[in-house]
Amino acid sequence: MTLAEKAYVSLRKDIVEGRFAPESPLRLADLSERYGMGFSPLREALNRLQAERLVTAESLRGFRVSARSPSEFEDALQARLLIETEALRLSILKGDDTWEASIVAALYALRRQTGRSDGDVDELKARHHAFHRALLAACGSDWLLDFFERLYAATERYRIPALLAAGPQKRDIDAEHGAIADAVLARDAPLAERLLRDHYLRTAGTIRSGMAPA
Amino acid sequence: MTLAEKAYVSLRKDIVEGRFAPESPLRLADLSERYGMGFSPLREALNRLQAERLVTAESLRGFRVSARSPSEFEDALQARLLIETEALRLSILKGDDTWEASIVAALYALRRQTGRSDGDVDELKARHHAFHRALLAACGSDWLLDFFERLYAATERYRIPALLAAGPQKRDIDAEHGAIADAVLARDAPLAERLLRDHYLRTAGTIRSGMAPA
DNA sequence: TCAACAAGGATTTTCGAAAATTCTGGAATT
DNA sequence: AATTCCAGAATTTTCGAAAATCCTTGTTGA
Repeated sequence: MTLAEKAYVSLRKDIVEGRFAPESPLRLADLSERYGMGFSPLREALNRLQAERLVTAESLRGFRVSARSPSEFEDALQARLLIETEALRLSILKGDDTWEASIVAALYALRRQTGRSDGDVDELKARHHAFHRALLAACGSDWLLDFFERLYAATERYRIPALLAAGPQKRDIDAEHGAIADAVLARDAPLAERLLRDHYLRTAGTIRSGMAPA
Repeated sequence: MTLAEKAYVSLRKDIVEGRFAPESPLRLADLSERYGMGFSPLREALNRLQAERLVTAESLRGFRVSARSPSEFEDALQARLLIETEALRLSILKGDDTWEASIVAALYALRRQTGRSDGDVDELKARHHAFHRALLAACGSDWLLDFFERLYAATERYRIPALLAAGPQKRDIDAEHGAIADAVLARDAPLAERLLRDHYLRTAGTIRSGMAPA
């Protein structure tokens, strides 16, 4: 892996997980020290992230972490619902039993992690992401999967700080995931779409209550 | 405008318009000579284009123009229909009369250009793009507009060579655009969506017949 | 007091060369 | 004849410094 790729992965993770405040400038000298590399690989990573809308750039004024706002969150949420319900519908239509097996596996792995008290949050997030990706993986559209990844990263920036602010959950998230998986495995597309939509809308509610009002 | 931005604009245009063959390597020495700049701004542009899926990159093996294939075209087409019908629906729901005026203006400008025999193809393409963007501009979703731009560029790569191969058009494209604009201005969302969809499916038919079979 | 300006420092952007890796073609070996 | 190996060339990747631009701060002049 080249340094530019490492820079991309690290920066993306640090931005999505909120280790840089939104709108804070990303100065090359600072990043160079933080990640231990020169300007060139960092600039390449920042350009990629700019195309993904995680950072913004202004000519001769460098890069910033892109802003967060309630309206941008609502936008990303609506786009996600559009993309994911369609991708899920297509997956249910086209997926084979290997795909079904991968959902069962992803759900199992996710539940093992939520049930654990030692709480490796990184691992939990990775498995949560993997489960949702597995649902859509058979949709057959690279574009939809690409958009899914973009929007997942964009909304993850809101989810993490909001969950910390919102305190203990009343939801049984394992049960929600299980219900979605059941509907998918039963090839009941309308039900699966409705459950997925509700799942996201419920999360969105939690996020809204953890965010400053618009 | 910085050199990196110029490089991005030029490279994107040259790729979309097919001046580089798909899958051909984009060697830095060649690009440096072609565009008259050093490696740094070119690499930054290539990284942005990689995030947009117009070029592919492989570690230590540089960049290539991304491949074209019938299946990728069908994928992009379906994604476009999903994104654009939804964005159009939202635009009709939310647009004000300034938005209506911008559609009238864009349609007028487009027709002036199609009626011209001196045929500045670049200008025609720009106005065609501007018209389709104007239709969606009031949707209120930055994400949908972003996806629209991506998919427009992706499908434009197929449209241009196919039109040259397909020979003279039997369609009255001005009339199709006019009908879409009329439905939009009448705020008839279902009709506008149907007309837009038909418009793209007809273009897709032309493109398919100009492409080698899958 | 205030606006315009300028000098100096900070920062981004770009270049040219060095380092690292891949590719190519031919010699050596089986 | 086919395969492996290696040296040299080609190419990508990275660095460090130079160039260009922006920002700050203090000064001047009205």
